[in-house]
Amino acid sequence: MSAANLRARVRAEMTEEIKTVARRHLATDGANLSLRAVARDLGMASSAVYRYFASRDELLTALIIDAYDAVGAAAEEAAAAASAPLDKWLAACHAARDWALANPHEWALIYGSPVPGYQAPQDTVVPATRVLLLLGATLAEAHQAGAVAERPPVTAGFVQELAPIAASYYPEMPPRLIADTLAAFFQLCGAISAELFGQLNKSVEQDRRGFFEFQMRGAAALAGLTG
Amino acid sequence: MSAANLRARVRAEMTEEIKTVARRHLATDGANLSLRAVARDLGMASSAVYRYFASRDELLTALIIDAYDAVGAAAEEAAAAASAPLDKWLAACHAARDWALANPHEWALIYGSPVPGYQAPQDTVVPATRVLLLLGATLAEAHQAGAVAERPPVTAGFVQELAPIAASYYPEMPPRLIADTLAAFFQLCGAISAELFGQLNKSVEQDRRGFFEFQMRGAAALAGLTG
DNA sequence: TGTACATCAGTGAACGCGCGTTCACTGATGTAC
DNA sequence: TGTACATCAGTGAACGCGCGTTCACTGATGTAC
Repeated sequence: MSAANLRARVRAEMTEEIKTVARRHLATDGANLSLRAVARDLGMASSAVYRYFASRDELLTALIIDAYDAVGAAAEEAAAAASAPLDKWLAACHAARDWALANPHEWALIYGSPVPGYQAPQDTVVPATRVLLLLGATLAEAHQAGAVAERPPVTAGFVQELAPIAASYYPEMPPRLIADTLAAFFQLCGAISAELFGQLNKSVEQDRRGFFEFQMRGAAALAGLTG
Repeated sequence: MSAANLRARVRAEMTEEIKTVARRHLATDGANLSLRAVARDLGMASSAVYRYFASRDELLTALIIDAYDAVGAAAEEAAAAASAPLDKWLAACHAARDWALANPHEWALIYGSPVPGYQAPQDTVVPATRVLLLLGATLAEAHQAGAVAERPPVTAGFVQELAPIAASYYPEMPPRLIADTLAAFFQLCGAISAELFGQLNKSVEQDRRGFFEFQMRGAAALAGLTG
């Protein structure tokens, strides 16, 4: 509440405002976002943006981190509101899809084609894993509760390959379930991207939500998650 | 072989050469491909390219159609060389992945985020369906041969929604299998894109081919395709 | 077979535009004595 | 409480660049009589 804090707060608000406008611009420019256009929309000189972000890439990074966090938070919240494992699973998937439909260009930014010339810094790694970890946690919980069907184990090579992930995140989980989690997550991304990137046009037009759920129930079934 | 034909042939070769160089540029510029840069690489004035393509978008369209056709042809060829249904299925999937690994930027062009401001013309629709139709045909064939497990039917809404596809492409196939085909195709795209767009970094590093096959066997299983 | 004409690939300059980033600066706000 | 100083958000001009597209043109190649 001191003067210094006020200054910091105004600064934080301005930073947010720049990001908000930049997010809007993702829609028209895609990933080759223009700093100047953002500044123009804010009614400020393009050079002023450099008080807040050292470069265009740094602004992009901020948008990417925010997007990962937003979709992650949405999925976590939805999963937390459900109780049965399969319900949690489907709630998380639907929440991710709903978020993607509401923010298609942010989805494209994080799960679409890589931005040419952009190198994601280390800070994006942790937020990027939130949805994946949530699916894994849901499956791990179901597994402990005995709600996951027994499945043939994966090969020894995979066991070794997945060992670091197992050690860091899921010490109790058999490697097979980790492989299933990864596969399910990619199924989730694939289903959402297919819908967002237009591959459903001319095939599924009416009940896309239903078709998505069909796919996510399939993903759950592959992971041994019984209804 | 007449003089007119010679001129036409030279023109066709030049057109191919422009596309080849443009494909190379996809790697650095992504979808915001620069006509001038392509012309520069060819040692010609940028205006000369307009003798061959009416606009940048038209060049992009040509690249997109070629890419769809290339991955489609690769998958078809691989499938034709196999005989058992599951072998055909896996061969097609691996061929698509191999093509994508060899041509990552073309893959991104057709299955990645849409190019901002680009509207795909009608000509791209048919080539875009080749891989999907191949998966469907493989499944249809297996179904006729009795190699597809019986599965619960889809809802009446889906039956209606998928009716046009069924009528056009798979008159003999139950709607459930059409839904499975679509889902499997999106799983294929999701798995390849995940690998190409970097989401496998730090999780599966060694045996990506094996992990891909694990996923595609899953997709086949979901579609009722028995080994 | 020779000549007049048509076709058309390619040139180079220009138009009008936008971009990221830097830099010296102004002026308001906050801080220390 | 008043004053000198430091901080820092924001300005506006500039640098050096690249872009898609158009246009009047040159000159080689092919065609028709």
